[in-house]
Amino acid sequence: MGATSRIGAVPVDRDGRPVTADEILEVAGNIVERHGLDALTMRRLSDDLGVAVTSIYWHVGNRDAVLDGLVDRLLDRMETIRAVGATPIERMASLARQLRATLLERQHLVGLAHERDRSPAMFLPVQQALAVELESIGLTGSEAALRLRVLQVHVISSVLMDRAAARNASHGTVDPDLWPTDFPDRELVAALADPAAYDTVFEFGLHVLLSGIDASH
Amino acid sequence: MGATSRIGAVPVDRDGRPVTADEILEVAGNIVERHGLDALTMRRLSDDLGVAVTSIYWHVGNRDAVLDGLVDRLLDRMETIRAVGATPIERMASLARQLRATLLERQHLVGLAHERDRSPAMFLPVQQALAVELESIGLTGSEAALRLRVLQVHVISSVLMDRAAARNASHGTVDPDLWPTDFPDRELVAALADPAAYDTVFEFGLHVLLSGIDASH
DNA sequence: ACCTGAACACCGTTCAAGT
DNA sequence: ACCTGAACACCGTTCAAGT
Repeated sequence: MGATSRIGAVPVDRDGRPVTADEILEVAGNIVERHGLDALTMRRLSDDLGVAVTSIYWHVGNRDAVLDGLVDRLLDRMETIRAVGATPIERMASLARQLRATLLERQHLVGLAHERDRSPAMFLPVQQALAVELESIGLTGSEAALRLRVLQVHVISSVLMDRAAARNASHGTVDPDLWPTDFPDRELVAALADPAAYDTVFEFGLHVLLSGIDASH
Repeated sequence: MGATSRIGAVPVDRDGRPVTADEILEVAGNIVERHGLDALTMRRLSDDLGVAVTSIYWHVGNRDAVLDGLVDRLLDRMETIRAVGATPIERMASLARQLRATLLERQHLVGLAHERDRSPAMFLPVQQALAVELESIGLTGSEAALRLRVLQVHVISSVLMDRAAARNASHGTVDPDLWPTDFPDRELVAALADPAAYDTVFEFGLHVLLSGIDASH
């Protein structure tokens, strides 16, 4: 009857210490990444922070401003990606892999950035790094742009598939049940149901695309 | 002061005529595709239908059931996709293009299906049709599964990129502004800012992937 | 069988009031 | 400078009541 403790995380222990905008975004980011966008209510956020709802409005603004702040943090993180490797092809592969890893770690935030039309800014650092590598093997202009986008497209969708597969796996690989039992190629059905294969799918596609780029310059 | 007419569509003209579950899903689908998922509130839906909110609960159930019904309709539509073309490679290309077109038309619904873990069922019909073509050129089992997934991944991400590009174009191609003005390859920056290029990106990637598949059997 | 309004818990947001 | 509770409009949902 006293504290209306929700199911949320244990409240931050503050002792007169004021909240900061940074702290608010930190806790908000945790909620979004752990429980999804819908779980981020202003009241739950304030509960987790150990302050009244209205304090958030003073520091960051309304819910929209909180989400904007979260997206900005994601964009900052994207700028830390650096190419590594001896050859341009290796360096491009490393950029694609790092991009993929970051997207996989922050799925909900990435979706949020996309919804809010921030995808271009989100991908910009990696695009620029890729452009440098493409230029170093003589690919520029629209030719470079095309290859750059194809690589980007490949990373993004592999992340999507990965996520879908992970969810499936968690509640027991429904795939096989969906196929008619008289479908001839049972081995294919079994292979499609294997969620671990998505790393391989990503690397296979990456290899094919980079080979195509390597051959085309 | 009488009818509290919202900004929604003009209410359906019913005259004692009862609503049906089909009609509810039809109107709900329009709202979602035209104004996004958040715009689908039970009260707006009932307003557009010209009935009281609570009627919806009688026919379809709660909001969750409405969304489920919308996803089911999308899955039905996916089953209408058929391969066309003379060669297996052409037929696979036609499947990829039809999948892409359908996904582009129903973006919000597709996102909804994905969120609700229905992606596997959504892609199943196309997967099966692709499997038939792959089998016809001697690719089966995990080899076929890998190529099938790479194609699927390519279609999905190209749709995402398309959407992001379309949004950008609508409020004035922000891309170039994001690049530093001293970035050497201005032609590449201009090419990346061209939203029309996404059809080309899709076809280029599709061609590369299908060539790889054709060469590998 | 089908529709309705009243009611409830929840949400985002504003504002006047505190220290 | 920072925090608070009260209040408002909105939302999903239930339910008793109508015809």
